[in-house]
Amino acid sequence: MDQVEDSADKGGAGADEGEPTHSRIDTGTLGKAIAVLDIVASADQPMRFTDILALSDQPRGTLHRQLSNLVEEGLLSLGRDHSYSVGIRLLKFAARAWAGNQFRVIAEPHLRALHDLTGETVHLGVLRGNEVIYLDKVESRQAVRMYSQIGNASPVYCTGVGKAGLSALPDADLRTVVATIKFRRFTDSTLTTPDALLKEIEVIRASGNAYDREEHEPGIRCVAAPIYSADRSFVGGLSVTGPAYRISMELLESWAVLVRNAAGAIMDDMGARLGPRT
Amino acid sequence: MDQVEDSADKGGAGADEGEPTHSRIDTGTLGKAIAVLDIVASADQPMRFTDILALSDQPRGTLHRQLSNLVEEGLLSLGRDHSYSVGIRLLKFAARAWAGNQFRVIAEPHLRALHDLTGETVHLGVLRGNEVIYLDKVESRQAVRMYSQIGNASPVYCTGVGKAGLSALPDADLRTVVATIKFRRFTDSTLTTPDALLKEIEVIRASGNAYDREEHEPGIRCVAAPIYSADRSFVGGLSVTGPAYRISMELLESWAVLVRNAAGAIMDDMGARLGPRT
DNA sequence: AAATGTAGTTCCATTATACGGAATTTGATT
DNA sequence: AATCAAATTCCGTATAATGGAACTACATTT
Repeated sequence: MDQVEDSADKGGAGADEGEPTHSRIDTGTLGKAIAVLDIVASADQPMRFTDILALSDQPRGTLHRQLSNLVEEGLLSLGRDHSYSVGIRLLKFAARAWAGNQFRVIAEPHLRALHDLTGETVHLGVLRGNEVIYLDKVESRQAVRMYSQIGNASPVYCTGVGKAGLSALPDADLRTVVATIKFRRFTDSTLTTPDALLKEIEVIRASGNAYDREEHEPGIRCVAAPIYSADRSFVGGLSVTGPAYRISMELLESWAVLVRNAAGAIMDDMGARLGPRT
Repeated sequence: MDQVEDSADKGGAGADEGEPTHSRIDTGTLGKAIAVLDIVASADQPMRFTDILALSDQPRGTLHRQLSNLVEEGLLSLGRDHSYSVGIRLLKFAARAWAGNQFRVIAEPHLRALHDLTGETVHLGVLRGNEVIYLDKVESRQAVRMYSQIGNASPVYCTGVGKAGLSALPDADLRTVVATIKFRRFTDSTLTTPDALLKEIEVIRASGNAYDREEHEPGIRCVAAPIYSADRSFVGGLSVTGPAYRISMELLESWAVLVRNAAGAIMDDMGARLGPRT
């Protein structure tokens, strides 16, 4: 009952995942099956066989068997209109992943404390390739639905948690990850080039805080700070987010130290609970 | 963008899953890998290699490779103390599964309406083997944490939604599922024999409502009603749950018709949105 | 209603991949 | 430092995945 997440890299097949850090080991049949699962999961509508065939590089017969196996296992669901979507068995697995995640458990009280201090929404996330996956969220008005953010994968280059995480990576890994990013402009402020991003990472490294200046969603800004293990095999971050009309950049900047402190406290607790060194 | 879940059966390896309905197709390498994943997910603590080896029927070398592949894919996470736990990549998949689940989307407004009428917590779940997996939850006081129930797998035989779902199964499937149940006594009221359960199913079929009379958790009772597709390839249910000290059985019974109506309305919407017949 | 085209599914000889017993390394324990 | 147990790697063999082609079912058109 002590471990956080290790680096765990994986390149999505059709989509836009990254392969950071190490060399990439062949996962054979399983890898191909999960790549197919990822294609379906990355689409925002149920896909028909031919759609998947176009994104996959598998021949018809092979793909069909892979899909059938995934359906049989409950990882995919096949509708009567022959459309595939992600299966509910994954909910069961995810519920366990969430409840058992030590990083999340350790961080939780600190997220609450930070929320109490600022009154705004607090997010916790980890880096996975060139995406950040949100592990937890604390907010007052429970307007937004449950899975709204938890489990959601967002780009690293235009989120506070993402950029904070990147700033904690060793240069080699950072470059590897950045190379896999397919930049897309979400708002006027979105950084859209590797250079602009790397330049900003330098600033974040110096200050210890990352900002999202309405780069992902218009009207939404946040301050974030990185959280990482000593050997950087695990990298994540936390952030305080709010609407631009209520949260000025000045106010946000006044919270920066609180966010850094919370991140520090979480890392201290991790060190204490997970034993010293790698 | 129209399909619900198909029956999707799968027998867990070490644990206690069932294999209902159809014959069971071989899923080869993928199936073995997911069985290993299921072992880890079914434990409530991170497991070490030897622990998994004992529950798996794979030889050492094979199991080790399967675990390595799962870790490489991000489906498992390997701690520095050599313990395996479920990986956060599954959160991403689950978030998609949840957001894209048409059954849940269709049911949601009806859950809210039922909550408004009763003031108590409303649950939505689907049958998977001999377990019910909760897909959604509506409650007023947001005291309980997000994943607290969603994605959670509970036994069919001692939950309202579970028994309601069973009552909608064709007899053959019902017997198959019941045969896989490993009865465990949670409270004084828990049904602990196939006969007692089957007898209760008859009552539920006649009345259209299932009750949980503190059978799973002491002090918690609920009324439920089944939801199913015309061909019973999909079976689930919804329920209103409350604490025994506040919710008398009489009050619960007065809600029975509301729950049935909500279930009926959801089935109507499903029929309308998913097209007629199988 | 029959015909045409497209999407989905099955088949099976070939080949690549998973298998698994045994040897090796790692690391904890006294 | 020595001992033991747990985790990991190795590699010849057996099995399961592969993928092109043939087939079936469904939808759309005349």
